Amino acid sequence: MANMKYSRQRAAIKDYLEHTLDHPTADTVYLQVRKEFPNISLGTVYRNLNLLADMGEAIKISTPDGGDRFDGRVDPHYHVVCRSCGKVYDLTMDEQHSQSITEYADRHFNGTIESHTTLFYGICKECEDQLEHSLEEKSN
Amino acid sequence: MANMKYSRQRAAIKDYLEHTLDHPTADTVYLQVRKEFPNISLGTVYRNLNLLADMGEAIKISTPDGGDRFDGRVDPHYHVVCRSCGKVYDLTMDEQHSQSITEYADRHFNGTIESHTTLFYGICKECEDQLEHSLEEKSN
DNA sequence: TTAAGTGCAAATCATTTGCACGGAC
DNA sequence: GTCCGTGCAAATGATTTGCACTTAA
Repeated sequence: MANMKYSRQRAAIKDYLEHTLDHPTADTVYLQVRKEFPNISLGTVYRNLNLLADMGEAIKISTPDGGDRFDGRVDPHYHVVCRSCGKVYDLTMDEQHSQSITEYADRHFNGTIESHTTLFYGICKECEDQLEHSLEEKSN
Repeated sequence: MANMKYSRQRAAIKDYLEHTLDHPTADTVYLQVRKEFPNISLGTVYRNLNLLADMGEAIKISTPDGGDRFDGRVDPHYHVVCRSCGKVYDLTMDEQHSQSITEYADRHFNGTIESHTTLFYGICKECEDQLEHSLEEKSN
């Protein structure tokens, strides 16, 4: 990894990740970056997403449903998956809170805890509002 | 789901999950249950693992590396993945702690948080010990 | 020049599914 | 007898990989 070369493709992928609030799948990244590099291949996208994740310049998010997602935001934060629409949202948790969770786990685990990821499940505001509307309609 | 029939295969799968501390992949479950049901198919194992998860009688664990894993322990608890050997361990967190995390998230999310899963990363005791030994050897 | 990166297509891996048959109720 | 569950094999979807060609350094 010491001898890594610059590549426009990787730069474009990183740039896209950094400027979107979505948490795109590899395929979405592919479709987007293809606007700038019409010949880029899905394989290259995967290779670079994994490279970025390994270098700590992106985060790979695994959910039980569907493929992995990627996030260009690398400061410690959590994610919320909307059970209704499937969108993934960022959720910032203050350092103190987050740190105390890792420490708690470390005290209770026979070994060493280094980090953690938390995935929250719920319903986003948009979906709540929609649900409300459909209930109103039914009561008419 | 109301009209669900008993099946020996599903019972055997559930029983296996309940009696192992490992967090087996579908394939591991398949290989084990096959000792009792030599003709069981991998498809059946997947179907039943998903059924059990949907009924809340098992938990599906997604990690960024490798396929999903299953856990017959369904009371609220967390998991630790060993960065060295890849094993998945249980980690009990008291109700209070766990509850307060969901509440914190709910206060900071534009919508409703219902639950969460946390995956810890670290090094298990076994791997720490091995690492120590190999360091000792090098210093000789 | 030369090693790393790319595009393409084929391969791999995990998981799901269609269908004919068997078993629970 | 009716439907749900099973076994099998084929299909699907996500991701990785081998290889000849490009390109950054």
